[in-house]
Amino acid sequence: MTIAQVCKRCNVTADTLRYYERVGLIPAVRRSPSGIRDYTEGDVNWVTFIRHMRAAGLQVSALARYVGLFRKGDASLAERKDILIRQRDLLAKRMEAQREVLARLDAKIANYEERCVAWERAHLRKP
Amino acid sequence: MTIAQVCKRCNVTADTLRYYERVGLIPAVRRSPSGIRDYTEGDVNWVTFIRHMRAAGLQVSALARYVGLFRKGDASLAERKDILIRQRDLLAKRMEAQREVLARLDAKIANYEERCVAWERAHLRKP
DNA sequence: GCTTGACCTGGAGCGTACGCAAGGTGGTAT
DNA sequence: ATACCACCTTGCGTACGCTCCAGGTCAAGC
Repeated sequence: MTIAQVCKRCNVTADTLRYYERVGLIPAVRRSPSGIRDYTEGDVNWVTFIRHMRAAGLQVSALARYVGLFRKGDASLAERKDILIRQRDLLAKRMEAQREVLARLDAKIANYEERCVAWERAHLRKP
Repeated sequence: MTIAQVCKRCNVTADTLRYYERVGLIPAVRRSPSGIRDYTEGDVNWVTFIRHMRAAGLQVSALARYVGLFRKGDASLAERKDILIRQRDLLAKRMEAQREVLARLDAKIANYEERCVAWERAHLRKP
């Protein structure tokens, strides 16, 4: 599969895919004799996985460490698990802060709703 | 209140507070005749509000627009409400993506848990 | 044979949100 | 008086995560 096809399927730019590979966010992709990348389904799975994780705010460095550990096989299972747990906890913490802010925003919006109505009553000519 | 005191109370650096003021994330702070900032409780409220919003990932530019609208008084109520609603929706969307990722991480971790146990059974000498 | 277009590499550039250091001022403690 | 410390401004530096560009290569169609 060419890089362009992966771009479409995963909704990323070619630059981003090459960047991901360069920094080890996805394992090295096989190349044709002339050096052109040839993605497998497995590669695409990595890309989509990384995209999801990135969308949730997981850091590139942590994900790269995680991906890098796969080269060491099953001996790195525990280490990989630790990374996942750490990232999971960080994510849960961020979500907690966001829940509070979301509630505050909702309260604020409700308040604005009222005040907007009041302002309109005071400033719009009566029908 | 001096900038140092606000730093402690809000857990920010002085640089950040000056930056916030410069880009309009908080309204202009009163100065002493010699130019030293003198924060009011109201200022501190702004700072904590902004810190919470920033912690949840709301962008500086959006918050600056929101703060800027206060100078226009009640006539800007509707516009401010729109900003809040937009930011609230963006936040809700991010949280949704994060919820999915959190679930995936939990599943992955559970799977690792099992595989780690299996690996240990295979590699540790029997007692 | 030549053009076209997709791909390659290396490296520079960019937006965001600060952080830091240099050089200067002012109030106060000794 | 002078030393000191907290504060000021200006402007450059940094980390992160891409993004873009120049210059080159390769395979295919005309």
